[in-house]
Amino acid sequence: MAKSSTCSDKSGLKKGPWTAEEDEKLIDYIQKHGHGRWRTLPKNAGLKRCGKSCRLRWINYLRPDIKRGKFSYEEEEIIIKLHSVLGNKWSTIAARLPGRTDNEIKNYWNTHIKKKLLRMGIDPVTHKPRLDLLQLYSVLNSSLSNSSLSSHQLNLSSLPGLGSLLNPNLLNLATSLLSSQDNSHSHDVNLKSFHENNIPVIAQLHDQFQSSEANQVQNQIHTYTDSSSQLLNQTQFTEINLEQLYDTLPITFSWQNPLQHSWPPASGEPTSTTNCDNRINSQSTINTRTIDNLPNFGFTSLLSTTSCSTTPLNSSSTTHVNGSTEDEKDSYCSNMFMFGIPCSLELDVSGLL
DNA sequence: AACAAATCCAACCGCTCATCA
DNA sequence: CTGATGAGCGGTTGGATTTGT
Repeated sequence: MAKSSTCSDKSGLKKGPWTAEEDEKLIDYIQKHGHGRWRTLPKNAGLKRCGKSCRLRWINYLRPDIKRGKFSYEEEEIIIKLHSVLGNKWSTIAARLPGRTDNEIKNYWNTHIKKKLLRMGIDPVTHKPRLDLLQLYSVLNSSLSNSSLSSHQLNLSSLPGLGSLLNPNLLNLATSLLSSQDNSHSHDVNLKSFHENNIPVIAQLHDQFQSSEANQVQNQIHTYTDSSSQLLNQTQFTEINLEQLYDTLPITFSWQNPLQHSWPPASGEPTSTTNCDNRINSQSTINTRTIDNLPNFGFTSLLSTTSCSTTPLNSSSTTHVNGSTEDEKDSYCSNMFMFGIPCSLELDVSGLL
Protein backbone atom coordinates (compact mmCIF):
# COMPACT_ATOMS: atom_id res chain seq x y z
CA MET A 1 0.00 0.00 0.00
CA ALA A 2 1.35 3.30 -1.01
CA LYS A 3 2.06 5.78 1.64
CA SER A 4 0.84 9.25 1.07
CA SER A 5 3.28 12.04 1.18
CA THR A 6 3.29 14.03 4.36
CA CYS A 7 3.55 17.68 5.10
CA SER A 8 6.95 17.14 6.57
CA ASP A 9 8.59 16.20 3.32
CA LYS A 10 7.58 19.38 1.60
CA SER A 11 9.81 22.36 2.02
CA GLY A 12 8.53 25.87 2.18
CA LEU A 13 5.28 24.94 3.80
CA LYS A 14 4.34 26.60 7.02
CA LYS A 15 3.76 24.60 10.17
CA GLY A 16 2.54 25.37 13.63
CA PRO A 17 -0.37 27.44 14.86
CA TRP A 18 -2.66 29.01 12.34
CA THR A 19 -2.98 32.77 12.10
CA ALA A 20 -6.29 34.58 11.81
CA GLU A 21 -5.34 35.53 8.28
CA GLU A 22 -4.79 31.93 7.29
CA ASP A 23 -8.07 30.94 8.86
CA GLU A 24 -9.83 33.63 6.90
CA LYS A 25 -8.32 32.48 3.64
CA LEU A 26 -9.28 28.90 4.27
CA ILE A 27 -12.83 29.77 5.27
CA ASP A 28 -13.26 32.04 2.29
CA TYR A 29 -12.06 29.42 -0.11
CA ILE A 30 -14.19 26.64 1.30
CA GLN A 31 -17.27 28.85 1.39
CA LYS A 32 -16.80 29.59 -2.29
CA HIS A 33 -15.59 26.25 -3.57
CA GLY A 34 -16.43 23.73 -0.91
CA HIS A 35 -13.92 21.40 0.65
CA GLY A 36 -12.35 18.31 -0.79
CA ARG A 37 -9.29 17.92 -2.98
CA TRP A 38 -7.26 18.94 0.02
CA ARG A 39 -4.00 18.50 -1.79
CA THR A 40 -4.69 21.25 -4.25
CA LEU A 41 -6.74 23.39 -1.92
CA PRO A 42 -3.92 25.28 -0.21
CA LYS A 43 -2.41 26.35 -3.50
CA ASN A 44 -5.74 27.53 -4.82
CA ALA A 45 -6.54 29.27 -1.58
CA GLY A 46 -3.18 30.98 -1.41
CA LEU A 47 -2.06 29.15 1.67
CA LYS A 48 1.45 27.95 2.36
CA ARG A 49 0.18 24.88 4.14
CA CYS A 50 -0.10 21.27 3.18
CA GLY A 51 -3.52 19.95 2.37
CA LYS A 52 -3.52 17.73 5.36
CA SER A 53 -2.97 20.65 7.68
CA CYS A 54 -5.79 22.57 5.98
CA ARG A 55 -8.14 19.65 6.36
CA LEU A 56 -7.36 19.26 10.04
CA ARG A 57 -7.76 22.96 10.67
CA TRP A 58 -11.13 22.98 8.95
CA ILE A 59 -12.47 19.81 10.53
CA ASN A 60 -11.23 20.41 14.03
CA TYR A 61 -11.59 24.15 14.34
CA LEU A 62 -13.11 26.18 11.52
CA ARG A 63 -16.16 24.13 10.59
CA PRO A 64 -19.26 26.20 11.28
CA ASP A 65 -21.02 23.41 13.15
CA ILE A 66 -18.21 22.94 15.60
CA LYS A 67 -19.40 22.97 19.16
CA ARG A 68 -16.97 24.67 21.48
CA GLY A 69 -16.84 24.71 25.22
CA LYS A 70 -16.92 22.19 27.98
CA PHE A 71 -18.42 18.78 27.54
CA SER A 72 -21.78 18.31 29.21
CA TYR A 73 -22.41 15.41 31.53
CA GLU A 74 -24.55 13.80 28.89
CA GLU A 75 -21.76 14.02 26.38
CA GLU A 76 -19.34 12.57 28.89
CA GLU A 77 -21.76 9.77 29.55
CA ILE A 78 -22.06 8.97 25.89
CA ILE A 79 -18.32 9.02 25.42
CA ILE A 80 -17.77 6.56 28.25
CA LYS A 81 -20.54 4.29 27.10
CA LEU A 82 -19.34 4.24 23.54
CA HIS A 83 -15.73 3.86 24.54
CA SER A 84 -16.59 0.80 26.58
CA VAL A 85 -17.93 -0.77 23.40
CA LEU A 86 -15.83 0.76 20.68
CA GLY A 87 -12.53 1.43 22.35
CA ASN A 88 -10.43 4.22 20.87
CA LYS A 89 -12.61 4.63 17.81
CA TRP A 90 -12.70 8.37 18.26
CA SER A 91 -14.21 9.17 14.92
CA THR A 92 -17.04 6.71 15.49
CA ILE A 93 -17.64 8.13 18.92
CA ALA A 94 -17.53 11.63 17.49
CA ALA A 95 -20.23 10.67 15.01
CA ARG A 96 -22.60 10.31 17.93
CA LEU A 97 -21.74 13.69 19.36
CA PRO A 98 -22.89 16.47 17.06
CA GLY A 99 -20.41 19.29 16.83
CA ARG A 100 -17.62 17.42 18.54
CA THR A 101 -14.54 16.28 16.70
CA ASP A 102 -12.66 13.07 17.17
CA ASN A 103 -9.62 15.06 18.17
CA GLU A 104 -11.53 16.96 20.83
CA ILE A 105 -13.06 13.79 22.23
CA LYS A 106 -9.71 12.07 22.23
CA ASN A 107 -8.14 14.95 24.11
CA TYR A 108 -10.99 15.09 26.57
CA TRP A 109 -10.72 11.40 27.19
CA ASN A 110 -7.01 11.51 27.80
CA THR A 111 -7.02 14.60 29.98
CA HIS A 112 -10.22 14.17 31.98
CA ILE A 113 -12.18 10.97 31.75
CA LYS A 114 -9.24 8.61 31.87
CA LYS A 115 -7.95 10.23 35.01
CA LYS A 116 -11.34 10.13 36.65
CA LEU A 117 -11.69 6.45 35.98
CA LEU A 118 -8.22 5.75 37.30
CA ARG A 119 -8.98 7.70 40.43
CA MET A 120 -12.02 5.53 40.92
CA GLY A 121 -10.03 2.37 40.56
CA ILE A 122 -11.40 1.58 37.15
CA ASP A 123 -9.30 0.50 34.25
CA PRO A 124 -10.05 2.98 31.45
CA VAL A 125 -9.14 0.38 28.87
CA THR A 126 -11.24 -2.53 30.05
CA HIS A 127 -13.83 -0.44 31.91
CA LYS A 128 -13.64 -2.88 34.75
CA PRO A 129 -12.24 -2.67 38.25
CA ARG A 130 -8.49 -2.76 38.20
CA LEU A 131 -7.40 -6.25 39.11
CA ASP A 132 -4.03 -4.99 40.22
CA LEU A 133 -5.69 -3.27 43.15
CA LEU A 134 -7.66 -6.36 43.93
CA GLN A 135 -4.45 -8.32 43.87
CA LEU A 136 -2.72 -6.07 46.34
CA TYR A 137 -5.61 -6.29 48.70
CA SER A 138 -5.67 -10.02 48.32
CA VAL A 139 -2.00 -10.29 49.03
CA LEU A 140 -2.31 -8.27 52.19
CA ASN A 141 -5.51 -9.87 53.25
CA SER A 142 -4.34 -13.39 52.69
CA SER A 143 -1.03 -12.78 54.29
CA LEU A 144 -2.54 -11.41 57.43
CA SER A 145 -5.33 -13.92 57.68
CA ASN A 146 -2.87 -16.74 57.45
CA SER A 147 -0.49 -15.23 59.86
CA SER A 148 -0.38 -15.51 63.60
CA LEU A 149 0.62 -11.88 63.72
CA SER A 150 -1.82 -9.07 64.25
CA SER A 151 -1.50 -5.86 62.33
CA HIS A 152 -0.14 -4.24 65.43
CA GLN A 153 2.69 -6.65 65.31
CA LEU A 154 3.04 -6.38 61.59
CA ASN A 155 4.56 -3.07 60.74
CA LEU A 156 4.83 -3.02 56.97
CA SER A 157 7.30 -0.18 57.09
CA SER A 158 9.72 -2.42 58.88
CA LEU A 159 9.54 -5.18 56.34
CA PRO A 160 13.01 -5.71 54.95
CA GLY A 161 13.28 -3.97 51.65
CA LEU A 162 9.64 -3.06 51.46
CA GLY A 163 10.26 0.58 52.14
CA SER A 164 12.32 0.85 49.04
CA LEU A 165 9.68 -0.80 46.95
CA LEU A 166 6.64 1.12 48.04
CA ASN A 167 6.22 4.78 48.61
CA PRO A 168 5.19 6.01 52.05
CA ASN A 169 1.61 6.59 51.03
CA LEU A 170 1.30 3.09 49.82
CA LEU A 171 2.76 1.74 52.99
CA ASN A 172 0.34 3.79 55.02
CA LEU A 173 -2.48 2.53 52.90
CA ALA A 174 -1.47 -1.05 53.34
CA THR A 175 -0.97 -0.63 57.03
CA SER A 176 -4.35 1.02 57.40
CA LEU A 177 -5.87 -1.76 55.46
CA LEU A 178 -4.42 -4.40 57.67
CA SER A 179 -5.24 -2.45 60.76
CA SER A 180 -8.87 -2.01 59.81
CA GLN A 181 -9.17 -5.67 59.17
CA ASP A 182 -7.52 -6.54 62.41
CA ASN A 183 -9.90 -4.34 64.32
CA SER A 184 -12.88 -5.90 62.66
CA HIS A 185 -11.88 -9.40 63.75
CA SER A 186 -13.56 -10.58 60.62
CA HIS A 187 -12.85 -11.20 56.99
CA ASP A 188 -15.95 -9.29 56.10
CA VAL A 189 -14.19 -5.99 55.87
CA ASN A 190 -16.19 -3.12 54.56
CA LEU A 191 -13.70 -1.03 52.68
CA LYS A 192 -16.12 1.64 51.73
CA SER A 193 -14.97 4.36 54.07
CA PHE A 194 -11.45 3.22 53.75
CA HIS A 195 -11.52 3.47 50.00
CA GLU A 196 -13.24 6.80 49.98
CA ASN A 197 -10.63 8.20 52.31
CA ASN A 198 -7.79 6.92 50.25
CA ILE A 199 -8.79 7.61 46.68
CA PRO A 200 -5.68 9.65 45.88
CA VAL A 201 -3.46 7.02 47.39
CA ILE A 202 -5.27 4.23 45.65
CA ALA A 203 -4.62 5.96 42.38
CA GLN A 204 -0.94 5.69 43.17
CA LEU A 205 -1.32 2.01 43.72
CA HIS A 206 -1.99 1.55 40.09
CA ASP A 207 1.38 2.72 38.90
CA GLN A 208 3.23 1.13 41.76
CA PHE A 209 1.57 -2.21 41.58
CA GLN A 210 1.70 -2.50 37.85
CA SER A 211 5.41 -2.81 37.96
CA SER A 212 7.17 -6.07 38.42
CA GLU A 213 8.14 -4.85 41.81
CA ALA A 214 4.71 -5.88 42.95
CA ASN A 215 5.80 -9.45 42.79
CA GLN A 216 8.71 -8.63 45.01
CA VAL A 217 6.37 -7.01 47.47
CA GLN A 218 4.21 -10.05 47.41
CA ASN A 219 7.19 -12.23 48.07
CA GLN A 220 8.32 -10.03 50.91
CA ILE A 221 5.00 -10.18 52.66
CA HIS A 222 4.72 -13.79 51.83
CA THR A 223 7.96 -14.62 53.50
CA TYR A 224 7.35 -12.39 56.45
CA THR A 225 4.04 -13.92 57.33
CA ASP A 226 5.06 -17.44 56.53
CA SER A 227 1.87 -18.18 54.72
CA SER A 228 3.24 -19.59 51.55
CA SER A 229 0.94 -22.54 51.30
CA GLN A 230 -2.23 -20.58 51.21
CA LEU A 231 -1.26 -17.33 49.68
CA LEU A 232 -3.21 -16.56 46.60
CA ASN A 233 -0.97 -16.23 43.66
CA GLN A 234 -1.46 -14.01 40.70
CA THR A 235 -2.55 -16.83 38.45
CA GLN A 236 -5.41 -17.69 40.71
CA PHE A 237 -6.51 -14.15 40.69
CA THR A 238 -6.48 -13.66 37.01
CA GLU A 239 -8.63 -16.72 36.75
CA ILE A 240 -11.44 -15.03 38.55
CA ASN A 241 -14.37 -14.93 36.27
CA LEU A 242 -15.65 -11.44 36.78
CA GLU A 243 -18.76 -12.15 34.82
CA GLN A 244 -19.68 -14.75 37.39
CA LEU A 245 -18.85 -12.29 40.07
CA TYR A 246 -21.20 -9.78 38.53
CA ASP A 247 -23.89 -12.41 38.49
CA THR A 248 -23.27 -13.08 42.11
CA LEU A 249 -23.45 -9.42 42.95
CA PRO A 250 -26.18 -8.25 40.65
CA ILE A 251 -26.95 -5.15 42.60
CA THR A 252 -23.46 -4.05 43.29
CA PHE A 253 -22.59 -4.29 39.65
CA SER A 254 -25.82 -3.20 38.15
CA TRP A 255 -26.14 -0.47 35.64
CA GLN A 256 -27.51 2.71 37.08
CA ASN A 257 -28.93 5.13 34.66
CA PRO A 258 -27.85 8.55 35.83
CA LEU A 259 -30.60 10.13 33.82
CA GLN A 260 -33.01 8.82 36.38
CA HIS A 261 -31.62 11.25 38.88
CA SER A 262 -31.25 14.95 39.06
CA TRP A 263 -28.08 16.90 39.36
CA PRO A 264 -27.24 18.06 41.88
CA PRO A 265 -29.22 15.87 44.23
CA ALA A 266 -31.91 17.71 46.07
CA SER A 267 -31.13 18.24 49.70
CA GLY A 268 -32.57 15.48 51.76
CA GLU A 269 -32.87 13.26 48.78
CA PRO A 270 -31.62 9.86 49.72
CA THR A 271 -28.50 8.99 47.91
CA SER A 272 -27.67 5.62 46.58
CA THR A 273 -24.88 5.37 49.10
CA THR A 274 -27.34 4.28 51.68
CA ASN A 275 -29.03 1.94 49.34
CA CYS A 276 -25.77 0.59 48.22
CA ASP A 277 -24.58 -0.08 51.70
CA ASN A 278 -27.75 -1.83 52.58
CA ARG A 279 -27.51 -3.90 49.51
CA ILE A 280 -23.96 -4.83 50.13
CA ASN A 281 -24.60 -5.67 53.73
CA SER A 282 -27.51 -7.83 52.81
CA GLN A 283 -25.92 -9.54 49.88
CA SER A 284 -25.65 -13.23 49.99
CA THR A 285 -22.45 -14.71 51.19
CA ILE A 286 -19.98 -15.62 48.53
CA ASN A 287 -18.62 -19.00 49.18
CA THR A 288 -15.26 -19.20 47.58
CA ARG A 289 -12.29 -17.96 49.44
CA THR A 290 -11.11 -16.10 46.39
CA ILE A 291 -14.27 -14.12 46.14
CA ASP A 292 -14.24 -13.64 49.86
CA ASN A 293 -11.03 -11.82 49.55
CA LEU A 294 -12.29 -9.40 47.00
CA PRO A 295 -12.46 -5.90 48.36
CA ASN A 296 -14.96 -3.26 47.51
CA PHE A 297 -12.39 -1.36 45.55
CA GLY A 298 -14.16 0.92 43.23
CA PHE A 299 -17.52 -0.64 43.71
CA THR A 300 -18.76 1.33 46.63
CA SER A 301 -17.39 4.58 45.40
CA LEU A 302 -19.00 3.90 42.10
CA LEU A 303 -22.29 3.90 43.81
CA SER A 304 -21.57 6.61 46.24
CA THR A 305 -23.74 9.33 44.81
CA THR A 306 -26.31 9.91 42.18
CA SER A 307 -26.91 12.63 39.76
CA CYS A 308 -26.54 14.32 36.53
CA SER A 309 -27.85 17.17 34.59
CA THR A 310 -30.49 16.66 32.01
CA THR A 311 -29.12 19.19 29.62
CA PRO A 312 -30.06 18.22 26.12
CA LEU A 313 -27.25 16.89 24.06
CA ASN A 314 -27.65 19.58 21.49
CA SER A 315 -27.76 22.39 23.94
CA SER A 316 -25.59 25.43 23.61
CA SER A 317 -21.93 24.85 23.25
CA THR A 318 -21.32 27.11 26.16
CA THR A 319 -23.09 24.84 28.54
CA HIS A 320 -21.18 24.78 31.75
CA VAL A 321 -22.08 23.19 34.98
CA ASN A 322 -21.24 25.43 37.83
CA GLY A 323 -21.32 24.91 41.51
CA SER A 324 -20.24 21.33 41.44
CA THR A 325 -16.94 20.16 42.73
CA GLU A 326 -14.61 17.93 40.84
CA ASP A 327 -15.39 15.17 43.29
CA GLU A 328 -19.06 15.54 42.59
CA LYS A 329 -18.35 15.30 38.93
CA ASP A 330 -16.29 12.23 39.59
CA SER A 331 -19.15 10.71 41.44
CA TYR A 332 -21.45 11.56 38.62
CA CYS A 333 -19.04 9.99 36.24
CA SER A 334 -18.75 6.95 38.38
CA ASN A 335 -22.46 6.48 38.47
CA MET A 336 -22.90 6.30 34.81
CA PHE A 337 -19.97 4.03 34.43
CA MET A 338 -20.66 0.48 35.29
CA PHE A 339 -19.37 -2.88 34.39
CA GLY A 340 -22.26 -4.44 32.59
CA ILE A 341 -22.31 -1.83 29.95
CA PRO A 342 -22.28 -3.98 26.84
CA CYS A 343 -25.42 -5.85 27.80
CA SER A 344 -27.27 -2.90 29.13
CA LEU A 345 -26.12 -0.22 26.80
CA GLU A 346 -29.01 1.97 25.98
CA LEU A 347 -27.57 3.44 22.88
CA ASP A 348 -27.86 1.46 19.76
CA VAL A 349 -24.32 1.21 18.56
CA SER A 350 -24.86 -1.72 16.30
CA GLY A 351 -25.11 0.54 13.35
CA LEU A 352 -21.73 1.95 14.11
CA LEU A 353 -19.93 -1.32 14.21
C1' DA B 1 6.89 37.75 42.87
C1' DA B 2 9.36 34.13 40.80
C1' DC B 3 10.01 29.78 39.52
C1' DA B 4 8.75 24.87 38.71
C1' DA B 5 5.52 21.43 37.79
C1' DA B 6 1.36 20.01 35.93
C1' DT B 7 -2.20 20.36 32.70
C1' DC B 8 -4.42 21.26 28.43
C1' DC B 9 -5.18 21.09 23.60
C1' DA B 10 -4.14 22.41 18.72
C1' DA B 11 -1.42 20.59 15.49
C1' DC B 12 1.55 17.24 13.64
C1' DC B 13 3.05 12.55 12.27
C1' DG B 14 2.86 8.05 10.56
C1' DC B 15 0.05 4.82 9.20
C1' DT B 16 -4.02 2.39 6.81
C1' DC B 17 -7.82 2.18 3.72
C1' DA B 18 -10.37 3.35 -0.51
C1' DT B 19 -10.38 4.68 -5.05
C1' DC B 20 -8.88 5.17 -9.58
C1' DA B 21 -6.05 5.09 -13.77
C1' DC C 1 -2.65 -6.34 -10.75
C1' DT C 2 -0.01 -2.40 -9.41
C1' DG C 3 1.10 1.97 -7.97
C1' DA C 4 -0.27 6.77 -7.04
C1' DT C 5 -3.14 9.63 -4.59
C1' DG C 6 -6.79 11.36 -1.44
C1' DA C 7 -8.84 10.91 2.77
C1' DG C 8 -9.15 9.66 7.36
C1' DC C 9 -7.68 7.68 11.81
C1' DG C 10 -5.25 7.27 16.23
C1' DG C 11 -1.05 8.35 18.75
C1' DT C 12 2.14 11.82 20.01
C1' DT C 13 4.26 16.32 20.59
C1' DG C 14 5.19 20.88 22.06
C1' DG C 15 3.91 25.35 23.40
C1' DA C 16 0.65 28.02 26.10
C1' DT C 17 -1.69 28.30 30.26
C1' DT C 18 -2.72 27.19 34.95
C1' DT C 19 -1.58 25.69 39.45
C1' DG C 20 1.43 24.86 43.22
C1' DT C 21 5.44 26.03 46.07
